[in-house]
Amino acid sequence: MALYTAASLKAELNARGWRLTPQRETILHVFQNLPRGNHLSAEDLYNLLLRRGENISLSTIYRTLKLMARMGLLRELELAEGHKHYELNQPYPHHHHHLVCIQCNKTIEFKNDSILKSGLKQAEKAGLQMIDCQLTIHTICPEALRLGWPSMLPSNWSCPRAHMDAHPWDESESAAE
Amino acid sequence: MALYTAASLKAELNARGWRLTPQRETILHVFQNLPRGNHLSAEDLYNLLLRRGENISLSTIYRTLKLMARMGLLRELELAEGHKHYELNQPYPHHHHHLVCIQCNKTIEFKNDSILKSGLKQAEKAGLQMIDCQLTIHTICPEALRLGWPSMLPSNWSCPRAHMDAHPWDESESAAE
DNA sequence: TTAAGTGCAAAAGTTTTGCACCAAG
DNA sequence: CTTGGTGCAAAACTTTTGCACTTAA
Repeated sequence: MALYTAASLKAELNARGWRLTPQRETILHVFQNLPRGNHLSAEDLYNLLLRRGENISLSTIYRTLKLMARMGLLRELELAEGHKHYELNQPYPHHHHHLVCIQCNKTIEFKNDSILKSGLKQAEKAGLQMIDCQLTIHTICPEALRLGWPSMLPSNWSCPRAHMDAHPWDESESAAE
Repeated sequence: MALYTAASLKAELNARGWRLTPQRETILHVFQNLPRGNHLSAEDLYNLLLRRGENISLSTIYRTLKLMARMGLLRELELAEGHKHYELNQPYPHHHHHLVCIQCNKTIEFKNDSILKSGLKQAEKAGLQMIDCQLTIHTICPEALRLGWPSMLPSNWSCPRAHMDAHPWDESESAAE
């Protein structure tokens, strides 16, 4: 399930002339223990660590997220919030895709192996090595439609769905450790 | 091929209590005449219009792009450049997906109807109305791999692929009108 | 020992917003 | 007329970077 242990991450970093630092190990650990369906922005990760008493600078967070995404260890998600989110880049059968409401940003995961296969085939056909493959489905949720989206929706309206399971890692993740 | 005429855009805007302005019409027109495979960032669009002697403020550009994306008229693409790109949101059979090299940002389009179908089915199953559905495949191109990506690649290296057909709209689009 | 990594603060880049004026319906 | 839209400039955010210091290998 866990793709990388601290040891294998170290091996892979060293092979590229890079180093395993306590910060990188901590960040890997956070993603490995993130409940399913969660993904963190740089700021989320920074705050989560702060709450735990681990003070890793935002610069390092950004540098590490980028590094790990380029290594193929993390997936960079562009859902609808205006900033990137990250999660472990897990292979089949954990690989999944996202539905996002463009009004309330509520996100739902789903799996579909044939899409993953199409992605691989397509990359191969183009002579490129696939690192990640994500289907993002932009939608409008029925709550927003019912309230008259797009014209009649109050600008400050927030979708009830957005709160159904918002930031579960906020509580449970630290409790889980 | 063109999904909206100025008249149908006007009708749809008015239905929502909004207005058709010369700026909106101009922007719609640009996207309708954009050669296939091109997509514009806010800045791209701003500059393209400037070169044509049409001065539409960046604020208006941003507001219009967001509006049209929320109407489902434009697709918002998050390729790898750190800012959004837009293109017409065309239905089957023009609907397509993207391969992106995370090293050089070179983008390749491809079509796959079964993915579009999967997206529709998935949205329906979740009780959501689909607006857009994009498969983004993150890859590494062989040029980068050959040069020792990721560790050995000079930080200022730029992939030859990135220049193969960069910004064709830069010349041809204005010529086409 | 030495090159890579970190933290801090400053900078850069993208997108949003307040407000006065303009214009579509 | 009335309300929405535009342009401008300022602000807000996210992400990157320069530099001195630290540390993994």
